[in-house]
Amino acid sequence: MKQKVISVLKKYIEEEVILEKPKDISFGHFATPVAFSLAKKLRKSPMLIADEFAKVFSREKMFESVEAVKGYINFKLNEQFLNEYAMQALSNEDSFAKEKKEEKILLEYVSANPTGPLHIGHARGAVLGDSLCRIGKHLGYNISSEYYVNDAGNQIKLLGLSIFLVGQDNFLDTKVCWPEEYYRGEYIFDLACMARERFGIEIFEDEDNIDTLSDWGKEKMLELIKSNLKSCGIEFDNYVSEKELYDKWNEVFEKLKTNDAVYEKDGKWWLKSTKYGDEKDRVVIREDGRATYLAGDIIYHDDKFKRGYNKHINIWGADHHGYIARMKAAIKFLGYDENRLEVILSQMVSLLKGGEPYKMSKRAGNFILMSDVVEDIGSDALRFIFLSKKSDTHLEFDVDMLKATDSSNPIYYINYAHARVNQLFEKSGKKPKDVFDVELKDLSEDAKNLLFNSLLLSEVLEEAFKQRALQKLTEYLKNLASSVHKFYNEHKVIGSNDEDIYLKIFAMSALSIRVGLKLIGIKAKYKM
RNA sequence: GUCCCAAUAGCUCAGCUGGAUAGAGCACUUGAUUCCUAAUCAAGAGGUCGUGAGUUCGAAUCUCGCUUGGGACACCA
Repeated sequence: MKQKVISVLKKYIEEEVILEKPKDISFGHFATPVAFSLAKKLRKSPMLIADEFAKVFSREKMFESVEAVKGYINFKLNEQFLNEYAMQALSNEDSFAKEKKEEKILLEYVSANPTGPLHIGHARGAVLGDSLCRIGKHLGYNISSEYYVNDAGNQIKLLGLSIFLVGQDNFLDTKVCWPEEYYRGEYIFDLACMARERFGIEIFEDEDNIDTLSDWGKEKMLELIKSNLKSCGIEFDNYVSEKELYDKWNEVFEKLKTNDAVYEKDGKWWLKSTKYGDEKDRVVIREDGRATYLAGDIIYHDDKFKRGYNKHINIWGADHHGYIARMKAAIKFLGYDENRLEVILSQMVSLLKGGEPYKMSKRAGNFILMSDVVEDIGSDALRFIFLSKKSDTHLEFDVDMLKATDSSNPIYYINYAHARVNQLFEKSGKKPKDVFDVELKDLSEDAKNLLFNSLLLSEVLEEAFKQRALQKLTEYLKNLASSVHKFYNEHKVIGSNDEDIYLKIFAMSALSIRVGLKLIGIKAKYKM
């Protein structure tokens, strides 16, 4: 819609036209402050310019009215235009707002180490990534999701060791000497029990078995992570194993040497990341010849960039922000454009329950488990609350609010609006399809506004995706639901003269709610 | 010490590529149900947008300083 209006305005104005939504819909459907920016250039007052443009624009038949108010130019779209637009949407729900895009995007998120269950912080990134991916796909981007599995390195060894020691401690008479670092939490005990069943108690007798336990435990944890994700409807297009990528290390290391990206000092190999803005150079190969974590990530990014994407989006926890500089430096050293990597940081989450801090899981050590919260409030509520705040601010919320079955719970409120529309159709004995062809004319102002708001989904999706600001979508859904409830209260639908017209508009509202929810991974309810 | 994120209503937060009277939800007050789900709606009250300066016709929004809070500064991943 917006694009169509802008393309019409461009016929008259050379400058870039910013079209915004007026604060109050009574001003119009769209508005532009373009007269202000032109005022300097033309050396005329914004009011005069706006007046002149308003006269010119009102010749366009898509507008019902164009008015100049205090320098703004306000547009109202006419019924015919809105009707045509609604027809397109209703006749093909799945492709509403869809448009083929050229950009090919790889979205990497979660990528948590397979050494334990996911906690609530992971969940935030997971929900954000999954929803971004869904919206991107819907909008027509060629976008795929990927999970980078850190299945090499110390933490996996540590996992095996932890299982081994806990097994010794519980099942054998061995006196266990606990190291400083190992994984705590009851899930390790669970793993030890499972290992005893799988391998027999002998597994804990010989330290040589630690590697076996590492490999096995890692697989178990990856299964657990996948099931955690699945409980929120999240599945990845692709999983990439760090371990398997290490075969390519020599090749990548040679490339770094050729590009003068590394040097040897104190028996170690360093990446010259300071050259591209990092605080200091970083070790990639330790004195004993083992590669660091960074080395693994360099191979991974080399691999990713070879695959021909225009854009790489990584969602990381905010604690990784210091990592961005060195990663971008590495990418530049490998000969790629580092601007093709975009990192979204997701900030911390704190949970309350009934005003008190949410209890940590003993099972996991000192974390709030994603699975506990999903079990508590459900996937829909969790997804909604995460997406309704910007990802780069610290988020705090009370889970009890999301269990309420009234308007204080946004997801409930939105579902109720959707279910209400469905009920109207049931009561009227009609199907949405029956009213698709009804011509929308002589609409009251509020009917037209509801229709317009329902049609805005495509604009909202584009904006939310481009700005990576999904709270715009949840905000929109709340507002649309509110408009539906309001209209419902003010107008008797069934039996009225305008029954079919109202039903058609409601069908459009429900469609936007349903599609909007689907894109954040929530299935709209037809009945409460 | 350096870097990142934040500071908006009693609470949780939108708004930030400068623009119309700063918004929403919760909590609070009042009203609406012989009528499609009151699981809802309407109305009211509540703000020196942390602070000081600057840029501008115009600043919650941009720039700089300050204060406060959270986080990061590994040869761990």
